[in-house]
Amino acid sequence: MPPRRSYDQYCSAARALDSVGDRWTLLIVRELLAGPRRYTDLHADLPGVSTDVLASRLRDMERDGLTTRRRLPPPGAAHVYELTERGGALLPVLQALGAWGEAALGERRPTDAVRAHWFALPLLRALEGETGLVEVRLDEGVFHLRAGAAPLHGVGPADVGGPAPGDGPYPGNGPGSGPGDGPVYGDGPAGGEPDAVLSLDTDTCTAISRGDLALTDAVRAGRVRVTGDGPLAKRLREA
Amino acid sequence: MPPRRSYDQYCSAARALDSVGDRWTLLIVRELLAGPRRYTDLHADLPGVSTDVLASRLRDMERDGLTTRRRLPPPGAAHVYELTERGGALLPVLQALGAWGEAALGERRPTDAVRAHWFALPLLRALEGETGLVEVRLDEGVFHLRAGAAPLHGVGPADVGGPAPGDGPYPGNGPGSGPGDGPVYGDGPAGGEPDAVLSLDTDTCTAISRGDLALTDAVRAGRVRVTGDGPLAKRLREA
DNA sequence: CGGCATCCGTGACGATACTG
DNA sequence: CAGTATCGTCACGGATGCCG
Repeated sequence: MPPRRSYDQYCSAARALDSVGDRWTLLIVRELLAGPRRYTDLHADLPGVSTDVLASRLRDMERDGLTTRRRLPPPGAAHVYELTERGGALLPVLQALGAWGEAALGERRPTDAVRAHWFALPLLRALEGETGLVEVRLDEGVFHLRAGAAPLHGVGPADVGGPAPGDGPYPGNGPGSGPGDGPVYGDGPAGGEPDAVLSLDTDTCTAISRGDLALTDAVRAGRVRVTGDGPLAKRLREA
Repeated sequence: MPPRRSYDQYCSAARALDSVGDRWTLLIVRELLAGPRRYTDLHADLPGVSTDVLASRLRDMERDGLTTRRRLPPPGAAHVYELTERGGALLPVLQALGAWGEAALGERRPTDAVRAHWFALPLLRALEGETGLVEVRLDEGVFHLRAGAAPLHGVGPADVGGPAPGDGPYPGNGPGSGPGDGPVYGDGPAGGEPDAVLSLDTDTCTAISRGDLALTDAVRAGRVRVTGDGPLAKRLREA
């Protein structure tokens, strides 16, 4: 739902905007694509969102079947929010938005916040065609992504029937999950043994994300250190 | 601009939402993807938008390089709004949103407005792989689309450098334009001789749009009348 | 502490009326 | 026809407070 008011148009794009057209909603989805997050983590990685708006969005998203709220296992009892399958199906939307926005990214403004995992979606594009668990180390932090784990395009409408509550929970992000389920990227180091570890500085990562610099060229120029023994690491070093 | 306030995040998706995250903006783009439109036409096909908000959005979009305002040729002096190349590059975003929203379209509610050309984007998906100028006739009206005229996915960042004003104007929608330029669909009958004409009722069009019914199956079941002599029409009849 | 609810000032939105 | 002007309402952003 946008603001509580619907567009009232019999059009699938308008219906989508009824659900995710509200301010902050798609950015919350971007955060949750990295896996289950606590309220405070979300609030920290979404600078500018007020506490009540965040709580309100999370409630609306749960009502619309985009997220579920789960109590963490025994130790460290806390709530985490995670995407349902329907919510995770928004990945292509964020990818399309990100691809379009790259042309206008420009230089980093002094007021711009940055989080390491915000580079995950663009890097996933740069790694299109590759497969494997990749850990990325930036000055801002570490994140990981599972290249080839999800179709980059065309998730399509072949998923859940509607926004009914009670959708199946989004599978956990444990290492070793099969392709297609679980988050395609996540905050922090990779859970298991990564197939490749990329170390690079922010400028290089930005250039790759914007498409100004090919990942292989960056490796060749020594602007990306590639470690790891997986076939993906070998391919990146050789290319 | 979203609301005039930016998210202030160095993230391409957030930057995209700075430009098109405002209420109504993406639906205005949906309308303009059908080709140049006048203010009053936009207002008529966007039920619920107030006049000042529409004017404000059009101003913002022009400032951000998404649209241009042009004075129509000599006779019938009026202004038309049309997308720039950068604005037209939002097609994949609307397609991703539409694909995601199809699962939640459901039945038409009594309060839902409908316009014939809102079926253009879903039908473009149903015609993926085909090429040709198609005219679609519904009870609600007639529209046309150019299948195969634009890449359905991956327009990517390889377009204009930024939202600087003064971008090249969007090419006219004259018939016979090469692939890639000009609107991929439009209101009213096709400008030139269509390669195929599809006549169908709203329920059938809805089922096809939602992916519940394959276009070829609908033709086979007699729910879509296909006329025309183009190879596309022949393929649809034979399939 | 994490997870909100409440209050408040500003501004965006929606409807109507009005003007060039 | 193409907007601008006005106005009430509601959403947003920021700060604070409550409660487990």
